[in-house]
Amino acid sequence: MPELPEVETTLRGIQSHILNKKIDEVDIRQPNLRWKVPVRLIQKNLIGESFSLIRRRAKYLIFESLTGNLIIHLGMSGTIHLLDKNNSINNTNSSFYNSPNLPSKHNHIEIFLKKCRLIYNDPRRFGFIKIFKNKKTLLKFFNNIGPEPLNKKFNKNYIFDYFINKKKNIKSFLLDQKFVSGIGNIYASEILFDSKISPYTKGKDLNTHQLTRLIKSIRKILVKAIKYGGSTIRDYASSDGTLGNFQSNFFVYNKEGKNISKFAIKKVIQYGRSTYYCPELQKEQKRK
DNA sequence: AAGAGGCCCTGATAGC
DNA sequence: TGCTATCAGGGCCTCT
Repeated sequence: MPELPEVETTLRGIQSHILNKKIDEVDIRQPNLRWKVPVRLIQKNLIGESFSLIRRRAKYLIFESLTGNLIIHLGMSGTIHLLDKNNSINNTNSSFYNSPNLPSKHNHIEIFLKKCRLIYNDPRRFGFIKIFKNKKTLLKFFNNIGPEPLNKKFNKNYIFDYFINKKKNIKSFLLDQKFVSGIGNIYASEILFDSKISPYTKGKDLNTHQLTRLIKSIRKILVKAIKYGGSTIRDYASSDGTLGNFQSNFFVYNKEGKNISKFAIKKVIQYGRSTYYCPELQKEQKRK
């Protein structure tokens, strides 16, 4: 679920409230996430400390402290919420939060900070949490993950080189976190529609004009989605419980059968994931 | 090495 | 109403 824009929205919602606040307690109710949560290691390294930097890389949130760097991946259904200490539902002008519709059943991890409480909720438990004791191991982890799509390193030369000797189609590459990080299944469809590229076109068959359009569309769609606070499909809400509303800007995702200037949107399955596209406006390109 | 498919898990929804 | 089947935004692992 949460792709780059949703993770970025979450980051912006929480960072000022928890930065440099003392961590009083870390309560791990459900350690069986995608991988077993290292309960004692996290508690040992974080309790009594504070987060000096909170940032995003790919679809991960990174919480840095002197004694350990926590990373959180939200998987398919993970969300982060911030409550004030008394759980009170407030507060229109402050940014403490509540999510009245959130079933606490899936509140797997709670971090108690001075004056507030950070909650990790994840019904499907596809998300995960890891801790790296030093910067070096943290960097090593992210070295295996591809460039940020909004970074200059993600450019035409990089893409061109990456596609050499590879046969996959472009939809698959957009989901491949080693190629580019942060794009997921929703924005992949939207990006390909915006760039007028068929999801079936092989990466190496894209010409230079298409690559230029692709990069431009990636930036345009992601920046716009961040501006709208991400997307809500079923239950995604940012950390303040408000719902992102980029989905009202979807052109193709979840719009099977709808028309765009008389052309129908089609849903197909690629690599076991749904792709939405408009065959007439996104013609497949084959290089001889 | 690259690529395709299976799998982890719960909840919402559709169809009978 | 209540069963069952299908599907969902991710990414690791295994097999070829």
